[in-house]
Amino acid sequence: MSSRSAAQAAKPPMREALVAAAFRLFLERGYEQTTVDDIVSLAGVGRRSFFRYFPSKEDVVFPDHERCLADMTAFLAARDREHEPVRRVCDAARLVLGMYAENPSFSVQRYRLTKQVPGLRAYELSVVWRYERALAEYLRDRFAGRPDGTLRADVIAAAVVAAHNNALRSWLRSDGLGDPGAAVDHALGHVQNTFGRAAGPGPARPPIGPLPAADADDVVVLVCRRDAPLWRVVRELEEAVGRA
Amino acid sequence: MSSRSAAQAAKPPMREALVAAAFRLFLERGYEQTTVDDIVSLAGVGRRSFFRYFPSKEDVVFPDHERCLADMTAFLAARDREHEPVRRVCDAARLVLGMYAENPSFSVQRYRLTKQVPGLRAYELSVVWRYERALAEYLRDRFAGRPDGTLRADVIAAAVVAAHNNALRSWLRSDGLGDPGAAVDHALGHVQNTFGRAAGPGPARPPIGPLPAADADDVVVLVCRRDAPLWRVVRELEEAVGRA
DNA sequence: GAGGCCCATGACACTCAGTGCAGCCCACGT
DNA sequence: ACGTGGGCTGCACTGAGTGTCATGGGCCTC
Repeated sequence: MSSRSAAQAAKPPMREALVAAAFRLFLERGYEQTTVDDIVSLAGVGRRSFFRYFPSKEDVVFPDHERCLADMTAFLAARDREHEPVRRVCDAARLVLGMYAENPSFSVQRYRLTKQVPGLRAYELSVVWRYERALAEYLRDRFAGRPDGTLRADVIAAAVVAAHNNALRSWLRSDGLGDPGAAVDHALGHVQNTFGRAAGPGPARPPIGPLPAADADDVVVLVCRRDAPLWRVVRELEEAVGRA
Repeated sequence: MSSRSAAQAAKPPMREALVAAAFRLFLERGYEQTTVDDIVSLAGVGRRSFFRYFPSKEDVVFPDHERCLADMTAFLAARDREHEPVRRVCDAARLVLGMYAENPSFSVQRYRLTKQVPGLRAYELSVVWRYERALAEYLRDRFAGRPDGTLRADVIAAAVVAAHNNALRSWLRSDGLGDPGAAVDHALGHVQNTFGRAAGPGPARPPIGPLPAADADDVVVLVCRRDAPLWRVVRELEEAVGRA
């Protein structure tokens, strides 16, 4: 870390100044009504310097995603064979949440911007896509050799990202109040229950839980403990068979 | 259909001419090396007309996605309560495959373009995102009221899209030879097995697939159709009880 | 301390995507 | 024949993004 921080430490204040100026104007008049010239004249720097720090106007809205993506890549590259792959990509996704949670008000402002500016939404998609690819590549490695390994990797990566974003967005919609961690844990737990520790192509199963409705020609096997209350058994059967 | 085709029938040949000219140049010199002026001068039309038919230069690469998205929305809006939701979104995804399969060589050429031009990749992501949103909105409706309904909807939509794209891309990488249908069916079958027909928060179960092993003192209830083949019933029992 | 070097910045000019506007032409109906 | 409306064109303009060169200040070396 020290070498990296030494290499790119001493963050140029100009970068922060540009971000600050940009967001002031974006919130005042909107993203598309603000030109790069407006930003640089408010920040008191030359127009060329803007594009030195941000390859495009959109990039100024996501100033920290590049770093976060690098962090995630590093996290996944440090191969910790101890944990289960699905668990590990869920942990990687939590890194992104951490970045958002570091700066709740900034994240909420950015969320409102991206929600209503199509160009920014498209840009955000490409960022999210890179996270998803990082997770999928990791899983592809871990699943190498298994049947349908890359398919499983892609699907799980997409599910993790979708679950993460679902929780993140609902937190952002609530103006960043409270702790987003619990909601994300819940959402990712869902994914882990669905995909976790499954070695073969078969999905996981609830401990006893409610069974799905059955088609007329299904074979349904209901397994429960001998001391299960009878009403429970009946309800399970109703659930499974009744509502076809 | 007749009203729609009457409304926008008589496809202007200019649109096709622009697409053809654009792709000729894109394949010759590359996307970024081709300006809109190049395209319109090759097509022999005015520059302004290009932007009448395509809101942006990227749009000419995906000339039929708008129609396909409308088809998918219509397909999902025609509420067919007969089929299971997951099954239905999988069928909706197959509509997209159908569009790609209509024109294999065109699809392959486009795939090669989008693979290497970041701007086109970003555009494609925003298109795919709209498909995914359509699926997710449909599932949110169907899951309304259930616990974690929107979470499940988002995750399943993402999984369906990821599986579809996984199969589609491998078909495109093989130069569009053979039938992509089987691979997509296989990939979507995976998703259906994972998520299909699960009502509660618990993970899914295969349509018939392997049930968990039962403890010695479990009660096992077996429900099957009168005409279910015996070997099938026996196998289910073995699966459920045998491997404790 | 003087000269020289490196690098960050700034100023300018240029390309190209995308838009608004005004005119034009052709096909159609009266 | 004459107006009219819609599709097409050319033109001018904005704004993002890039290449290039000059400047100027900090730092190292002699």
